[in-house]
Amino acid sequence: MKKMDVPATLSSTRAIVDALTKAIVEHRLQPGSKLAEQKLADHFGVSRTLVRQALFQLSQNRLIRLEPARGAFVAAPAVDEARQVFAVRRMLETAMTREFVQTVTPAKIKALREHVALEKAAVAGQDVSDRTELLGDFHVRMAELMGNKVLAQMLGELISRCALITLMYQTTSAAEHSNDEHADIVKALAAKDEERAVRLMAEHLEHVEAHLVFDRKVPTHDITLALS
Amino acid sequence: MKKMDVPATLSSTRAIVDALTKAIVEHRLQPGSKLAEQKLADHFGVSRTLVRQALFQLSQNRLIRLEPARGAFVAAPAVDEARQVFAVRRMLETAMTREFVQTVTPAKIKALREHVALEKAAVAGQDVSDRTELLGDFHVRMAELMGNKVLAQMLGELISRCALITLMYQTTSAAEHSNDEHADIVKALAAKDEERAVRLMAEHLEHVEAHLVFDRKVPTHDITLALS
DNA sequence: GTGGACAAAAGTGTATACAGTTAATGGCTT
DNA sequence: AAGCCATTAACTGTATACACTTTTGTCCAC
Repeated sequence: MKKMDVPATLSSTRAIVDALTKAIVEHRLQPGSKLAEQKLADHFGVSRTLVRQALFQLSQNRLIRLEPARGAFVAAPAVDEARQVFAVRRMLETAMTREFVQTVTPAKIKALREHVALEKAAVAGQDVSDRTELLGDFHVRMAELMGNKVLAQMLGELISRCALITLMYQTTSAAEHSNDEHADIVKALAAKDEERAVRLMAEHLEHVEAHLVFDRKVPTHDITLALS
Repeated sequence: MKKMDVPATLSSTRAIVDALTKAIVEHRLQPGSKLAEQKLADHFGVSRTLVRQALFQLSQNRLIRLEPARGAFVAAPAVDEARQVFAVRRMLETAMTREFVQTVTPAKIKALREHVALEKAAVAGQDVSDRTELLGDFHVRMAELMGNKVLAQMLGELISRCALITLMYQTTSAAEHSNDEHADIVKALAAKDEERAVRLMAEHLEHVEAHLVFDRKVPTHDITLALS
C-alpha cells in the first residue's frame, strides 16, 4: 500500500474519505474487508480520531457498514438494494427530465454536451472509477443545471449509494452504451421533445439496471455466504 | 421523527441527537444559536467526543451547520431551500403514488387507514412535533408498504430535511388539512384510481407548501434552559 | 481428537489532554 | 470617546490514554 502524504492544513478527514472511497470503488478493498481503525491511522499517519470520523462519513454513504464494537467493513450491497435504488432513480429522474425540458436553455445544453464529451474520454480510458463517477455525474449535472440544489444532492446520494453496485457489476460495454444514451438524451432535450427525452431517460435507467450482471463472482469474507 | 438506521454503537450519541433534534424542532433552540461542544457535554454528562459525533450527525440531517473552527449553529433553512425540497418531493411522490396503485392490497390500505387515524389523534392533541412527525411519516409509510426501503429512506431524509421548516411554519389548521388530504389519498388508492390518487398527492404537496407561513419567531439562546 | 473454559491479544468506545484558531477584553493612542 | 493593537479567554481540532468488548489462542478434561 502506498503511503499518503497529505498536507495537514487541508481537512485530513476528507483526504481519508476520498482515499478509502477510491480504494473501495476500485476494489482494492473487497466487500466484506475489515477496516481496522489503528491500521488506517498508521497508514495515513493520523490518529484514530480522524479515521473514525472518516469511517462514520463513509457509513452514511453506504460504502461501509459499522458493526457495534466489531468495527467497519466494506459494504456488499445486495441485489435487492440495487433494484430499489434504480426504482427510485426512475421515479425521480423521469420527473426531473420532464421539468428540465420546460426550462431548457442553450447554455444548459452546451454544459451537458461538454459533460458527455468528458464521459466519452473516460469510457475510452482505463480508470474504472473515473468512468463510473462521470457517468453518474451526468445525472447530477442535470439536477444542478435545473438550479435545484436539493435535487442534485439527493441524486448524488442515490448515485453514490449505487456506485459500489455499478462498479461491482457494470461492464465496459455497458459503460459505452450509457455514454451513447446520455448523448441521445441531450439531443432530445435540445429538441425540447419532452416525451422522447423522458422515455429515453426511463429506458436508459432500465438499460443500466438490466446490464448489471449480478451473477458475477464477487469475493466475499462472509463464510456462510461464500459456502452457500 | 423517523430515525435513520444508525449503528447501535452510537446509541448514547443517539440520545444526544434526539434531544437536540427535539429542542431544535420545537424551537427551544432558535435558528442561528451556537451549540458549544463543552456546554452540551456538561449538560448531557458526557465528553465532547460524543457531542461531536452527535453534531456531525445533525449536520448530515441539515438541522445544524458546522463551520470550520467556529462551531455548530442551528440551521436556518432558507425559504427557497424549502421550495426545492417540495419540488423534489412532488417528483418523487407522484411517481410513488402511481406505482403504489399498481401494487395496492387490502392490507396496505388498512395500514394507511390506521396511520391516518393516528394522525387525526395527534392533530387534535397539543404536541406539535408529534403531529408533524406523524404527518410526515404517512409518506414514508407509503414507501415502506411498497417494499422499497431505499425509497423510504430517501423520503425520510427529504422530510426530515424540511422538518424544521414545517415545524416552524405549519399552522394547526394546515395540519388538519393535511390529515384530511391523506384520508382522501387513501380513498383514491383503495379505489385504485391512479390518476385521482396522483393528482391528490400532487395537490396535497402543493397545499402543504403553500400553507407555510414564514413570519414567526421564538427566542432562546440559553442552551441549558432550552434543553431542561 | 474434540470441546469447553480461561487467558492473552487486538480492537472499539469514551474521556481527557494538548495544540491551534477564533472571539473577547482591556489598555493605549489619537 | 472611538478605534486599534496586544493580550487573553474560550473554543474547536487532533492526539493520546484508558476502559470495556470481542476475538484469538492455549490448555486441560474427557
